[in-house]
Amino acid sequence: MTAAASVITRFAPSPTGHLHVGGVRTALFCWAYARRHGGRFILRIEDTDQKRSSEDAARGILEDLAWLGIHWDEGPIWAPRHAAAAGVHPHSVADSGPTTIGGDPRSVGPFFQAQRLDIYNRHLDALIERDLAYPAFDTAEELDALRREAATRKETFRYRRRPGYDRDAALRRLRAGEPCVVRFRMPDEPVRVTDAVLGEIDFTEEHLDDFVLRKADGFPTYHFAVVVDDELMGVTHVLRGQEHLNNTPRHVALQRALGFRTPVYAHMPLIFNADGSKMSKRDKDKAVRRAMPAAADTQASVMAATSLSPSDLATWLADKTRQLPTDALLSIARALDLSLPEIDVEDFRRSGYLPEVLCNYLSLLGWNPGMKHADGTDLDRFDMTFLAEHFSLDRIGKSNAKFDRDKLLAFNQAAVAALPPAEFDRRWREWCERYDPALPALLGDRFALAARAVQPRIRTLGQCREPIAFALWPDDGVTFDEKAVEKTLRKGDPTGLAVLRDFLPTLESLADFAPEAIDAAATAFCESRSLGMGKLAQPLRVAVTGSTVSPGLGETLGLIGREGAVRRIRRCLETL
RNA sequence: GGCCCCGUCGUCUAGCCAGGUCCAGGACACCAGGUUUUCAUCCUGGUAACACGGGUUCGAAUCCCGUCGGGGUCACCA
Repeated sequence: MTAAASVITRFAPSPTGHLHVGGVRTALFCWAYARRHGGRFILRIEDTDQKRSSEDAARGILEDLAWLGIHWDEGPIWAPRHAAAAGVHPHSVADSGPTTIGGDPRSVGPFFQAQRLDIYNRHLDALIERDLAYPAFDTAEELDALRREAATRKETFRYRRRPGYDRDAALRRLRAGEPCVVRFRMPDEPVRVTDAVLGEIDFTEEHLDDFVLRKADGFPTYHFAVVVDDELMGVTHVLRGQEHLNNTPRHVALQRALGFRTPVYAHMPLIFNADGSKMSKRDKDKAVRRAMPAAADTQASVMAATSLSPSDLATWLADKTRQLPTDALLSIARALDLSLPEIDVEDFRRSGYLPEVLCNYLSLLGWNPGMKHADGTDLDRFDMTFLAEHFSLDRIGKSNAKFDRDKLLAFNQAAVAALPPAEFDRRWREWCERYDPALPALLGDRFALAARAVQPRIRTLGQCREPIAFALWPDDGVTFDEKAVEKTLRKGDPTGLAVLRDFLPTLESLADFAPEAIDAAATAFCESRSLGMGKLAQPLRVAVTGSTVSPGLGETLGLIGREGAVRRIRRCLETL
């Protein structure tokens, strides 16, 4: 590990929405690479698109990263106290990490590009001065015309400064404040990009154009801001998605013009949906649109669940490019009994995935540690500490990956099951506070027992209500599954009903109604009568839950409580 | 369409750079058995891939060429 301290990476999202899984993986790798080499990891907000950027989105991204445990050394300051002020629960920040994330110890900030306009302009002026950049006054219509013209000749349009360009006149117009963009004079020579993942890639000059450095609104373009900031912030390694590969020669040429260093580039394979389509925030809208019934009255009932007006819904239904707020989407999905596809970090969090599992799974998309267990199986379950110790550029793959929800689910289930019970209890409570605040109140002091019953039976925290749903019903609200009743209560010799009647006094007189005591009593009862456990357990299940499926007998009865259990069994005996 | 990248089981991948130990290993999914009071676990076993065609070589998943296929990108978005 030579020159260890010299590594500086950054994650630079644009704040146009929640962080999505592709972004998470990029952030994760940047973070891990910096950690691995004892370097620094910067978070920078690329908010140069005034129309699409929002402070809310920026805050959401910080929140997402903090929850994932991807902590930045430099960048916007994030602290639990600030979180509380923003209406976010302080527990949402991982316990293990520092309480405050970010800051500007080297004074290379600010970390919002919109606050760095002076810096960009300074470098831009220097380029204009040397005629390496120049103002251009073309209108959108003129550019369109040029593009169309190129298209009819079956050529790719590429903007280059015309031979007769009058620089002095252009500079006069610029100083006069005439609206214009400033373009880079792309040198007429090929550019070779060296990539740590893909190797050496040559781009010939005829495909490189005089791209825009500063937009008419005075903001820098992504290309310009990224090159300036990476240099000023000392970024040594740029890890990003392969969609940026074709931008790289532009950045390299710009760096040369500005006398900047070229960082090490590592372009990562892309992540797609299981069906090969692009993972998009619109997938959620798409899913709801597809499930939306045609009938007007059903639509109306669905809409009642949201604050939408009929016209809002109509325009959204008609225009496939429109997106509904997540809240609305969620309520409609609930009304339709539909689960939305998870795309953003927030979606996975709401579904109840563990942050460390999401990180583990995502880091396996396009990378792997290349290590085996003693039994020869591949090492593929690991935590953030492991990632930080073993992540390396040379094990990043080249081919795109499809996101496999089943595998994520399997990882999550295993991780949930492996949690110490007290830890599971804590995590579930935390999740409930944010997404199901009514549940802890409903469960009251039964929460711990519910946690115990639920932990080995769920894949995500969002599924926790399911295995213990019976415990939330009123005692006279059990609906009996007819098939179960027939099979476990009416048939057999003795019948289930007879066994129940026989067992009821035992239950009523139990000194201790803890799961262990219940199970012990049930076992003793069966042994004394030479009955198989199923002869008692199944009738009991049906009597108190209505079905043959439930957690362990002791847990099930314990959750309902002695009084409730007796009441439910009596009711069963009386009505059937 | 131009340019660029990629191509091992259904999916994620190991193996490729330094050709033989690979009739290709693991994980998820799937199928079949088993354990268990139901469910969920857990255990055992199984199906399943080197895109295709040439070449180099004693020998190619591994090196070279071509074909086909997939993806990215061609903005005053990032």
